Order: sequence, then C-alpha cells, then structure tokens
Amino acid sequence: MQAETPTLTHVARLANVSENTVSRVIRNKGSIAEETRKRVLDAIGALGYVPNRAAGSLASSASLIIGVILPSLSNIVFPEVLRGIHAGLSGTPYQPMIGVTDYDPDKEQQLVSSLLAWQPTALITTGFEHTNTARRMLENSRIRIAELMDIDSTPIDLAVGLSHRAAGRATAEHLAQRGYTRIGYVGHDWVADRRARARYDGLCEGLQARGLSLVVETRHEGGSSTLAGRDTLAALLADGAAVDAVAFSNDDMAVGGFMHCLSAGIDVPERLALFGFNGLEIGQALPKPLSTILSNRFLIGKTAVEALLESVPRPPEPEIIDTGFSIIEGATA
Amino acid sequence: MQAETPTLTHVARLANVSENTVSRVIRNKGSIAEETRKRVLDAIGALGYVPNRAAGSLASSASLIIGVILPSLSNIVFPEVLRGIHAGLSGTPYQPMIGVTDYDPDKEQQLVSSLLAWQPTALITTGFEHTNTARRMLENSRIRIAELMDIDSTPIDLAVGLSHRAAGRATAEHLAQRGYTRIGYVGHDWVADRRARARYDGLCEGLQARGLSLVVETRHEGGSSTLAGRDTLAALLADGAAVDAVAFSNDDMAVGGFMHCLSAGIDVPERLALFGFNGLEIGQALPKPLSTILSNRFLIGKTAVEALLESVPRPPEPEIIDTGFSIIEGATA
DNA sequence: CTGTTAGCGCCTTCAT
DNA sequence: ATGAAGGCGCTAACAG
Repeated sequence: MQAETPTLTHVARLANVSENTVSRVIRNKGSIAEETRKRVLDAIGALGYVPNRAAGSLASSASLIIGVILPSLSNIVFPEVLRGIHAGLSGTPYQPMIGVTDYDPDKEQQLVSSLLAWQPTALITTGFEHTNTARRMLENSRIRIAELMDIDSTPIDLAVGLSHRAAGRATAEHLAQRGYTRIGYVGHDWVADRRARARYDGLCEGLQARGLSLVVETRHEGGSSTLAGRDTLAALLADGAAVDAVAFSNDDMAVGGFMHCLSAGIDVPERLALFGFNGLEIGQALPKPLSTILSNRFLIGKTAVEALLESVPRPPEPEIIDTGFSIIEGATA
Repeated sequence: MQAETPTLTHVARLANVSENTVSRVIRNKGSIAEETRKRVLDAIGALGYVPNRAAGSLASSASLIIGVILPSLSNIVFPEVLRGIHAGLSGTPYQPMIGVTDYDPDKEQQLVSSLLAWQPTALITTGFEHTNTARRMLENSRIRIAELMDIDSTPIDLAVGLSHRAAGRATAEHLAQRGYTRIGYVGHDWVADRRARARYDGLCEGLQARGLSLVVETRHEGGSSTLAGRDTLAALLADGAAVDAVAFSNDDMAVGGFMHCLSAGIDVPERLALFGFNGLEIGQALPKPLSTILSNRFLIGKTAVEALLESVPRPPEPEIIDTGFSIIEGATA
C-alpha cells in the first residue's frame, strides 16, 4: 500500500496547530511554546514527515543546496577537497550538488548557470579563471561564492587555499639548501592546470634568487599521472642531461619518477633527488618517503564551507583564507 | 544594477505567447510551430532566462536531481564511479546530489531520507546492505534505485557491478595455475567493506576447489591504504610464515605490500608473489606491474546512469547488469 | 498547435 | 505565541 506522502498540512492537522507553526518548529524560527513544539515533533515522527525541499526552496527563494564545481575527479586531490566539503556540511541540512568541468572554462560556465538555477545558498568553485559570463553570473548572484585552492588573486567573495607561487619558491629553497645545483623539472600540461604553472614560476623565481636556474625541463602533454611521471622522467634522463635533482609538478608525477628510478637502478637521492607537491599518501608509502609539500586539501574544503555558512549574506569585502602548506622532509630530496 | 531575475512570464510576454508554450518549448514537449519555437528561444536568449528548478520540481513532483550515496571518498575507487556517473549524466539536464556514508548504514538511512526530500528522478547507492527503514523508503518511493558494485544478491530495482565472490575465485585460480601453493592473505576491515569479505570468501572457495587453503592471513583493523598494506604484510612475514604468494584485499593494500618487499629486499614474484584487486593506475606504474583484477569502476557508474534514465518509471522486475572483471596478468604473480 | 485554469507544498507578511 | 492569507515559478489537465 502506497500511503500518500505526508505534507505540512497533515502534520498541522494531527498536531492541532496551523501549518505555520509546524513550519516554525521545523526551521527553529520564532518562539514556540515547549508544549506545542513537542506535539508537533510527535506528529512529525508519527507521520514520518519529511519536508519537500522543492517547495521550501520555491517559497523562500533559497535552497539548502551548496553547488560545487570541481575541475576533475581523476586525481585524488579533488575528491579530498570534496571530503572536506562534506565534513564541513555534516550536521547541517545542506547537500552538495556536484559538477565537473574537466578544466574547461566553458563547461564551468554552463555548470554555474545550471547550479544557480537551483538557487543554492553558496557556490564553490576552483581557481580564479572563469569566462566573463561566468564571472558576471557569480558576481551578480547574491549568494556566497568560494574560489578554492589558490589565493594569489582577488576573489569574487572568498578564496581558500595556498599560494602556489610561494610553494614553488619553497621547493627551490629546499633543494638549494640541500646543496643541489643541477635541478631539472618534470611537469604536465599547464594550460589547463594553472596552479602547476604558478608553482613552476615560483620555482624558477626561487632558483634565480639563489643564483640558480633549471638545467632541463620536460613537460608531458596531457594531465598528470604516475605513468606520465615515470615516462617523462625517463625521457628527460634519456637526453643525457646531467641533473642531481628533479622537481615534479606534483606527487603523482614524482611517484612515477621514483618508479622509473627503481626500474633503472638509479639511487635516490644519492644520484638523483626527487621532489613533489601535494603530500599524497602514496608518496609517503614509498620505500623512501617522498620529499614534497603538503597542500591540506581536506582543510581547504572544510574551511571554505565553514566560512561560507558562517555569514550567509555575502560580506561587502572579499576575504582570503590561507590554509598554508608545509614541507614534508621525506627521504628523496 | 541587479536586474530582476527573468521568469517564464517575462519570456512569454516578450515572445507574445502563453507561459505554457514557453514551458513546452523548454521541455521539448508537445508540438510547436517552428516559427513560435524560434521566437521563444530568441526571447530566452535575449533575457538570459534560466528556469527555476525548484518551481519546476514542485509543479511536477519530480526533480532533475540524481541522488548519489557513496560509502567513501578516501579511496580513489568511488570517485571513479562518480566520474562514470558524471559521464552518463553529461548532456542531460540532471545534476547529481552527493552524500557519503563512511560505510555506516545509519548515515545511509539519513541520506536516503534527505535525498528523497528532493524528489530525485533516481537514487544511486552502494551494495545491498541497508537498514530496514532505508530499504522500506527505497522500495516505497516510486523512483528508480540503483545499487552499485555488487551483483551477488537481488536488488530493489537495478544492480550494476560484478560478482566479488567470482573475482575471489578467479584470484585463487590464477595463483593456483601459476603454481603457487602456500598462499597467504592480507586484508583490511571487512565489517564495513562487505565486498572485500565476499572476495575473501570466493578466494577460499577457489583454493579449496584446487585442494588448497590459505596458509596464513592477517587483517588490518581499519580501512585499506597503502601504508596499511605495507605494514600488514610486514607483520605477516615477521611471523615467519612460509608463503610463496599473498592475495591482498585490494590494490591499495597490494601496492603497500610491494613497497615492503622493495624495502626488505624481497624478490617479487620469485620469492613472493603479490596479487591485488581493482586495477588502479598506481599498481600498473610499479617497476613490476601489479597482477590484479580490473573492476571497471567508471563503467559501473556510467552504465548505471544510462540504464536508470533509459526507462524512468521503475520497471516491474529488478534487473542485474554484470559489468564483469578481467585479470590483469601483470608481473607480480 | 496554443491558451486557460488550478494547483504543487511551503514560507513570508501581517495580524492577533 | 499562534493563525490567516497570499504567492513563489512552474507544470498538468483540459479546452479549443
């Protein structure tokens, strides 16, 4: 038997109050006699009432949705940001609605439009690169907007992340301090991945400050992956470059590089030092833990959600939250 | 200047038609004169109209939401399923709304309730284990329900995945055929991860069919991870067990095991063979590609979405789609 | 092929 | 502290 789905009206009738009172109890708004509240809650329990979110959204012109736009799910980094978002949302009535851009600004624009159609309370996206249309939509909407991962530019409303340029400089300093002088770079496509590019720039800048510069660099044409890291390092070394350390665009690439060294019998770090970025678990499980930079992905997601929900009308001034980074000393550089 | 958000009414007015006609054009429903359609589309473009999804959902008692409940985001497996779901959804107007259970049935129940409150077109969840209440809610709702990953039981509506028991048996057969006889098992917590348990059962069954049985087994108390695999294999070997092959609960654990062998100078597979499950990229990037079973996670997500949207009223009979698995020969077993 | 008429279930505003 | 009235923007059902 398919019972009719209970609505506010049913609850109100059962509890002998007006719909309005039930609504107030549910939303914890206005003051309600303890006795009444209890009667209402009992009725809700008895009927197994669950509020219709669509009706609520329509009436209030605001939904309990948090739009989340991620560039990719292939890399473990963004699922970890999403985990942080979930952690920040747990215990609240908000639900995340997800979109994936594959690093394509046009797809992002379309997702911004689709997600705004749900009148979400907030929209979380990545980086500062948006189409003009997308930017306008985000600015004009009065909801809260977070731009994650990067803090090297002025956000529309809120930025949460770290300075990738600074992380690149820190890489340079670490390698220089360890006495490496012939430093190479193994990267991936940075047209799509702007933050990898920013780290590269910071790296070059940091080396230059020490009177050094990259002696060789190779970039894989596609996205980052362990296999790409392995093959790209192999290609770089095959050219006979004399390097004593290689900075990778991220840990995936660096772990791949480590695999190549294992296969080729190259001693790490004695003959070749390796340095990554992200601080992924796999890097720390290598026979020699990877020297890298921890990027606090989970924290970025969690912090963003908490900050967004903290003050739901958008504050007048944009805010930047630096979740920082830290060097993992490791044993490969 | 914050212009008023355009609604159907505005579009209708501008195009000189009734709201209903606009609605029909948008939803591609009923027949419309080519001339009228064009006028409406022009008006939509001119105003930058975006339909209010909440209003649409309320009026039609159905939303363009697909609820997705995942056990975890820590492991790359579920993000890959999610990628498949996204792929299946791309080009449709549906958006996924995500929840994470952390393998807790009570959390799942709460998510089922929260997500049903949005009147989604379909709900995708994992496995066959639900609280009684959750099961009742899923059965009573008339929307489509997919239970992913596993096909070894009767689904509420649709199951998409593979037989984990069969995968376990295939592991046994592979190892036996390669001539290994002293086979050990390194696993993780299977109270939460039922499918790992099913593979273990299949493994034992398969060994028995060959007149073999596990000579030793160790299970890590928590979830699977590379570090856990490394340490758990180390612990197993420290006990002095004479094994010539180890089957791991999954690739994360197996890759960790491989790392231990590297550190401890154990030749793989000569002195110890390793076998995993999932076919993750990292396993194939090892100096010796991991012997394992490919679980087609992406395909599971994509297939599920396609099958669900194919026939939106729930069919009378439950259906099972076997996305299968295949052995990756690798070089470690 | 197009228009008219009623809601969907809830929240907001105003009243008491 | 509670109730009454109206409407959020859209779609369904029925005309024509």
